[in-house]
Amino acid sequence: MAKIQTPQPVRGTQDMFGETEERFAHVVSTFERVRRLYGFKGLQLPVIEPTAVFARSLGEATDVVSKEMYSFEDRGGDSITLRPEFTAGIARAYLTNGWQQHAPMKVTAHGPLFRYERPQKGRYRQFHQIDAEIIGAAEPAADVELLVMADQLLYELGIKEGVTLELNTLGDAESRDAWRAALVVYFTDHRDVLSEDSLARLEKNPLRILDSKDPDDRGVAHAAPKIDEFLSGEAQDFFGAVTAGLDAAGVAWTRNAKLVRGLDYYRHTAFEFTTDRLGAQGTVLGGGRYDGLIENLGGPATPAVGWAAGIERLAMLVDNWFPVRTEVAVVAEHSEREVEAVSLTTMYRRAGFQAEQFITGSPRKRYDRAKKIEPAILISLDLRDGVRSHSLNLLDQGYERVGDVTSAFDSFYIG
RNA sequence: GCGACCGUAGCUCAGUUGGUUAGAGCGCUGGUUUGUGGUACCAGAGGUCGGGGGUUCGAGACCCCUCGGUCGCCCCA
Repeated sequence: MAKIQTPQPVRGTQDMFGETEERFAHVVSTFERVRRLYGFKGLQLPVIEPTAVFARSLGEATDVVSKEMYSFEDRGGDSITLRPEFTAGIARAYLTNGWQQHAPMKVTAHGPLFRYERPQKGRYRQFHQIDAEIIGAAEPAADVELLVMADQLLYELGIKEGVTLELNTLGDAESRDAWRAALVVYFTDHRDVLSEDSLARLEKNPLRILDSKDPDDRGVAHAAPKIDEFLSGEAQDFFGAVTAGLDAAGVAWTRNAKLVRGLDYYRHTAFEFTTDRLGAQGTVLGGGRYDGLIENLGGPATPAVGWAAGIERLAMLVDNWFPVRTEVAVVAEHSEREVEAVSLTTMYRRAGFQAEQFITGSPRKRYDRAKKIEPAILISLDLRDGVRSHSLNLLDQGYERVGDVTSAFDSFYIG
């Protein structure tokens, strides 16, 4: 039989194992724990949605929709898309399930997302996010609650060091439109000094020029009109309430007047938790208020706010995760003790101990193999010169459950 | 879509200005040693040097193409 060439994985996908997987799982379980503390309900949503869900809500002209979506026709001829973000799918579910009855609705989700992009550090074609939203709440208190939860999550993950919360407001629709118009005028006047990329942004997404990485753009961007000059009274009050709430909760933040969102539906609060520890991918968690999105999907005007964070990026920063450690290792140092080792190991597992058995390979090398995985307790079953022996060794002096392991061991052999 | 760098055993890498049968460490398998002991030694398995073409008496080393990886730009978490 001819050997075929083993198929390669799809570009930008990852197979997680060992430490990578442990870190990932730690982020998710911490998130699940923290979101419950804040009374957020979990959500399990489809990975595939009708293409219109994203095309309509994100805007046809955005990069995500125009060139980054994994879209295909199913057998019935419908255009299906692998979700590139959570928010649009959540908004769709909110409308099609009649969840207005639950408003204001505090929900979270996590899972894989797909974007056809060039992979680089902390960025993949199949990537994973945790996501939190409050739908149907117009009050700044919702923004604050979400931000405080994000802050606590980062704290519990042990990565608050070196991560800062950057905060901005985009104002309400009128403020934002006026600001945008002023920016277009300003940048058009200075188009001779703008980078090539920013000239393209001027057409598509002028706000983005503000956070351009190009040094040529920095100077002009710095002197550009500020959103503060265009904020309505209500918008100012809203932002003031958000910052006051954060201060009351003791959450540190810094104003970044150049912080914007790529998508058009964002209003008012925009925020990012950023770090310099991830190369070019500085944003660890980002989000904002999107009062226009649900309307874009054909629903009633519904205020909402939310954030998302890349699990891979968080996992790279985390250092307080703990590997699954073996509590009890059972070694059969002689072939005649193997069956007994199985029953002893099973006894420990059923009693809730993380136990491992060493009953294969060279009997002489099993003890060393067992010791290498650094179990808290190592049990050896041997048969030498016709004499059966069994011993229990405590390798980790700090292990808390010694007593339970030992008494189970004694009752196994004494009865 | 664009740019830079990189592809040699399962893993981490050596491999001299191109020169004979391509190496090491770790891991794996077996053996000896040790016998409350993560020791030491021996042996074995495992490589079309990413793939294709070219230059050359001779290419893992040089050139071209291609595929893959990494990082960056765009955009974004």
